[in-house]
Amino acid sequence: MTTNPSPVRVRFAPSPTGHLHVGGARTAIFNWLFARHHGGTFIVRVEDTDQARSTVESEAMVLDDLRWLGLQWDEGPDVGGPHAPYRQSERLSMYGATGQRLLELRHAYRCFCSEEMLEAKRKKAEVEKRPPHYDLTCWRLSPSEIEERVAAHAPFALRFHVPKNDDAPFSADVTIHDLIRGEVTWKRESLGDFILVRSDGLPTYNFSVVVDDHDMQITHVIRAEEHLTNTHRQVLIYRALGWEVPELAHVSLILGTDRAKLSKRHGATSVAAYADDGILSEAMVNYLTLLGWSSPDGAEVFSIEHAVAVFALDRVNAAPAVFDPHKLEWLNGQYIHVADPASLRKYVVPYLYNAGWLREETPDVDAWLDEAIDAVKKGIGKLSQFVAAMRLLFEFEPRHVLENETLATVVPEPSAKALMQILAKDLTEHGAPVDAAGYHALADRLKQASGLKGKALFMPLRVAVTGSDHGPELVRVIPLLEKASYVRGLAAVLPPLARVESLLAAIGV
RNA sequence: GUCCCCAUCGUCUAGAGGCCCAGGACAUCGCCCUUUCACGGCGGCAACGCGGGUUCGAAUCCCGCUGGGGACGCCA
Repeated sequence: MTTNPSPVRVRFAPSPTGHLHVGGARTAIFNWLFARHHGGTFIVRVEDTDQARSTVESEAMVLDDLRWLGLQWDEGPDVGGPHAPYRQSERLSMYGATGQRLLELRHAYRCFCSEEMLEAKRKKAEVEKRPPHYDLTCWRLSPSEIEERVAAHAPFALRFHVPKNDDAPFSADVTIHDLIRGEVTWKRESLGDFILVRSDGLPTYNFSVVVDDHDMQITHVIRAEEHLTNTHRQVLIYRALGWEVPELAHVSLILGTDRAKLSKRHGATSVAAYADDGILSEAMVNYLTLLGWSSPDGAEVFSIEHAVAVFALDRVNAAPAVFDPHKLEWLNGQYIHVADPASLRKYVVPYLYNAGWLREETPDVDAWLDEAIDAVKKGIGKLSQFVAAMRLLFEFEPRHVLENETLATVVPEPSAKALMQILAKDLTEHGAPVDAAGYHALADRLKQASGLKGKALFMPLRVAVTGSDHGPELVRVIPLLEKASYVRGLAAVLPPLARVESLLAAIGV
């Protein structure tokens, strides 16, 4: 192993204004993957300088969402680190000091214009079809004019001055080499002087991000494409301060089905909402990793370890991607199908409590649950669907069952009734089966006694016992129903005999 | 409007000049398996936006157009 002179340091910088959404989650995942692949450091920094929208509750939610995804951070607001604090609202003095330096270097100046004035100027520029850039009013103020206003305690913002190409120590034309997009260039004219520090003393995003990334020695900035055009401003700040610009990588946006940036109106966009709906975190990470990136071996269903091992920015797609909940669910199903029942149980149980089917958990209940989960999981795409899939075990309504068309269609009315009588008699005499062998013996006796076979036998049997014409194999369902009656705490599950008897009672036999 | 980014099946993508009359996955359709549904297996439909170049040869390189997206804020 050779020693790396400049270890990778990346950061995910959410603004705490609600739950983590899938776009942010993917950015976090790419950063995390990149850090882990290179044995680097993954940092979480909270960008809460917008006091109107940021809340401590949101910060907690975002961090919880990141934990749920399994993205552990090495430095952050809760765990600290060598560059603490990791919350921008607690780093105000650093921005103040750097702002002061920019002011002294004449790369920034006090702007006394009110927001209303600026708004009016922008409007005017728009009508006159000029770019809505700042008109430099305060840049042209004389030292005495500035003196006067400062003495009068006039509120001001700190504004960065975009230099003309010939009057500055550095060019305001900017070219970056984006790791995903290649060379991107902006001309000086595309930018007006912009705010660094607001009149309330809080820094704007473009300023705080530069100060923090530099201070925290971030080596690679991996962020969403919506920040691409901000980079022009940020590079100018780096130049004014004589700081080195980190490597940059702008990941494309995630779109809704209408190809607009994914937002609330597209429905569920927060990872928490998908978690509630029964998406496994492994599946979410897998899916999001696949959105805009592909594994060199073509694998689509893979572990996070595999992704760490092969992840590289050069396989990140520059084109935006549409979020497809359908494929997410398919992928989630892949994880559910191979999961062992006991590990699924902890996710399924809350849904069962919620449905009122479960009151307590005992080792016996758990064992039965594992068997039940295993019997139905093949058809499941997300955890919430376990409720529908397991309904036939917990609920049985004779009147409802008798309305099932299959019962009358597959078997003529008199023999359907006869079959149920035979079934009731058999269950009474032999007891209901509790394993596969017992089930097969039951099936054989029913064939004998009824003279029915194949679909004509099994469909009515299925409907009579489960109330549904589809579901898991009878060889598993029937023993499951019977065994439930031996388990205290599963009283809601009616055993086979009770089911058939209630049907016979309902038709007046 | 200005600036920037992007452009392969409906969707996610493979493809870094000949291996591609374009491969995989999801979705969809059909068949098989199955005493049901599902799972699974097999197969079908389906794309290089358009126009110019460069080249013996272009999905791949260049230019233009068109289309989509993003940014133009004392939000991030």
